[in-house]
Amino acid sequence: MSVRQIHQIHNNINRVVHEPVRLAILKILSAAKEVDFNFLLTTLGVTKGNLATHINTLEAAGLIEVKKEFRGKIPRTSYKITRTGRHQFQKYWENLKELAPE
Amino acid sequence: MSVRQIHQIHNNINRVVHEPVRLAILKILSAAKEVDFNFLLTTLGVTKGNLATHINTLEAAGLIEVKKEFRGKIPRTSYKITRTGRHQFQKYWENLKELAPE
DNA sequence: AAAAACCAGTTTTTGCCACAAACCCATTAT
DNA sequence: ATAATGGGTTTGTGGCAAAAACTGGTTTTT
Repeated sequence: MSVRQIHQIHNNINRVVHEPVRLAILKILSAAKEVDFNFLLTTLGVTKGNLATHINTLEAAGLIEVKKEFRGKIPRTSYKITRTGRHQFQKYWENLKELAPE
Repeated sequence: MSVRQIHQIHNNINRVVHEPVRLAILKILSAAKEVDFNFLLTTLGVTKGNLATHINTLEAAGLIEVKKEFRGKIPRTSYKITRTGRHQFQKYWENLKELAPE
């Protein structure tokens, strides 16, 4: 890769995906078929408020899907990666790799 | 990799390296032996102020080395990656890869 | 000679956003 | 009755990326 193309590359990095906590969420969702709030909470070790905002960001960008249902009387929210999310996640890595060390 | 270890991983991402513009700088410096301010400026397509602050961040973290000299009467500043910088850059990627899609 | 433009930055300002803490409201367990 | 759980929202703060303005000199233009 020519050094002259780096300009385009660092501008092509999707900032929604680039955030470490959101990267971790996408990684988890790309492997599991469906996870719930609590699982993400304990797995990631972040606060609830923090997790909720990251989830909102990912949903607003169309990268994940939120499903809310009741199990008896207890609410249960689970998350799935969307097809777009999978593609974006892949594309993000392809772009990022251009910035890897030689 | 077990999903249970993601907690550690997203916390191990070096935020100084993780910024896209700084990633691009490190990429350039890992390939070239020495570059100057203007080269980075035009290659990256950022503003001068922005570039200067990223450079300061990288220098403060010990990842790059700044050399100031005069070429005749014109000041010239050039940058090199340090040994630490090279190691950190490598290590950053090893950590990050744990968050790559399957 | 004066003005305009260039070089190589530094300083200041602005605005977003990650993160944490506190709050909320219902349910269930003790 | 009170504590704990589930799934959040609201609010507050600090840090940082990005741009604009400024600096101090040099070269070019008129």
